[in-house]
Amino acid sequence: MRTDTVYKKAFNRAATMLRDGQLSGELPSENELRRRMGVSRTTVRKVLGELAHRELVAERGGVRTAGRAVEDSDYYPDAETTSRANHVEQQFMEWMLRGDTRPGTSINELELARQFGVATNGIREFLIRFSRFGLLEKRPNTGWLFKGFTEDFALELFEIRVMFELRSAHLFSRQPNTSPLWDKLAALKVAHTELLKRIESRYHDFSGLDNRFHRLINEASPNRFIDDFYDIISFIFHYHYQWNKHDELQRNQAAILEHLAYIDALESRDPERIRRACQAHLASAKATLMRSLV
Amino acid sequence: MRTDTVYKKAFNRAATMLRDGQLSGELPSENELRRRMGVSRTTVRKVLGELAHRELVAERGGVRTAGRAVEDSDYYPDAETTSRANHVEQQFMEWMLRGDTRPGTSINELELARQFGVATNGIREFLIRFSRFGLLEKRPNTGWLFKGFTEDFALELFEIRVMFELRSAHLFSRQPNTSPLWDKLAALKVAHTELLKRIESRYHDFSGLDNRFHRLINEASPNRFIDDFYDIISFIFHYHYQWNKHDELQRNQAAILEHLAYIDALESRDPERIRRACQAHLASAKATLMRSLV
DNA sequence: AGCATGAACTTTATCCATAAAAAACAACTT
DNA sequence: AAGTTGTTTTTTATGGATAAAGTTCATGCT
Repeated sequence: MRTDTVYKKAFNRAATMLRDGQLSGELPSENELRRRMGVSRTTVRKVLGELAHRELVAERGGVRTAGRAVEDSDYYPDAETTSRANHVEQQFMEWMLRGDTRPGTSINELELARQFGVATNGIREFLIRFSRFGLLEKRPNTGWLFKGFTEDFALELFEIRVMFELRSAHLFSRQPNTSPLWDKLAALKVAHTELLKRIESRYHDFSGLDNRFHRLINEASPNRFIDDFYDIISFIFHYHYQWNKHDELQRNQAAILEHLAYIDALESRDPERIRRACQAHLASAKATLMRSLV
Repeated sequence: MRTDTVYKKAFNRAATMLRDGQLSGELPSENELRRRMGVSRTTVRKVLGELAHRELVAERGGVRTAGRAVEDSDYYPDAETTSRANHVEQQFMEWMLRGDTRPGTSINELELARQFGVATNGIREFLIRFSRFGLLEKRPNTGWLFKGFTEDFALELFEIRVMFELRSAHLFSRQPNTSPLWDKLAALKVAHTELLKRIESRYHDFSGLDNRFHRLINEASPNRFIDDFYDIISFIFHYHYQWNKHDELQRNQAAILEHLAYIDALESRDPERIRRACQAHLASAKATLMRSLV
């Protein structure tokens, strides 16, 4: 049966909105809520129904207002708000990055399905999706070959990353001075400086900033294949560093400094300086990753 | 139910081997046949069973020999030898490239499933696989957005292709003179010249040659992401030109000449000359594609 | 006419079942 | 011992069913 995670997540969101007083007085129309929560009206109605049932909202003559106070126990547990597909993704990544699965191992849909507690279909869909990351290969009628998160993989990944980023950085710097992206870059620079000041406690926030920065650079000259490739990078890094927290503070601090130098270089419009700053940053990111692979 | 296309294709192959006298005298062992045909022994046995049943092979005391002559009617029809997944691929590509599907249309799994006569599962798997080609986008819980085989797509595709190919060609030329790839290149050069002589009748053979050539260039410095990208190119071109035969002879003839110039440039090891030959060839491939998109 | 709710219909996410194909095991033969 | 063939077990490819979520239609209210 399909999970009702969309509903549960929406319900939790609505509960938070109620608690934070974002829905004071008469509640907005179903359509308005739908827009705010990004789900269908059908789901909104289901949420409203349950909220009314639990007296979190009061319905009097077709008018809805906030009801009793929201309690912690009103929320659905987080585990019930992620779809099966998401569960599979997380479990697989953990299996791959944590476990000691050797490169060259073959992957068995049925076995993973049993291990993760889902139907084989879900496993297969995930593997198909994931195979574009270059870590898997499908052998028809037979199964999947796990190629491993190896040094080779990292080298090949970074070779492309450098090519793409040099290209994008160059094109970024050639934009007219009137481009709004320059302002966005300036804003990001500020964000970096701010984070640097508080790095001791907030070093966790760097990964979001990193993402924004690299995506901004690509924005000046969009190319779907480059964007897709950056998806691979984000994905891999997200999971890899999620389970590999070693030296996180130092790593991130160093990266912020590199970003700042990189931003300055971009602002200088000097091609050679840009090239150097970009390469320096990527070389260090690569070294960090390689070190953690040993 | 799973299709028995693997068996039927294997059967047809075996029939051809029998007809062509590749299996004269006592037939090879099941294991040997398995190796030659690239299927499991289970399938080999099924094929042998049917061959015996139809008296195409004779079994006397555990020894198998060729039986009566193979007739055309012994073959399974081609349509029965392609898996559902393959059917879906072909039908979808036809739907996309032939039909007048506008960019921005949304794709409906159920509708395609009905139209192609398969279960939704198969459609979905295909779409997931295909989405890495940059022509589709999945919107969860909602459906798929068809982005269209547009001019933008072609421009972005070629931007990457040029980057990758310049990189690979450069690295190819830096190989030591002792590398066996130089011999392969020389062999390909001969094949090109041969084909050029017979171009009037054999122009169809170019696409195989084209593939071999570009893959050879990448072989000197393997990178899975570049290989994967080349898969996209092959796939797209394969289907696009399958239904777009306009000027095929001229196109291919011109491309052969470009390849020959390109090969000569590589053999010269002169970086600048290589760059020019490579760019010239890709520019012309791009122009051809763009022209056909109008 | 334009927006709100209610109800009906369609599509997606997910599980389950099963024939075909592969793989593993077993028993023989040379 | 290595290679055969026969048999059993496991896994993949594919169809089908259904609750959840999305979309469209219908009705009513300003």
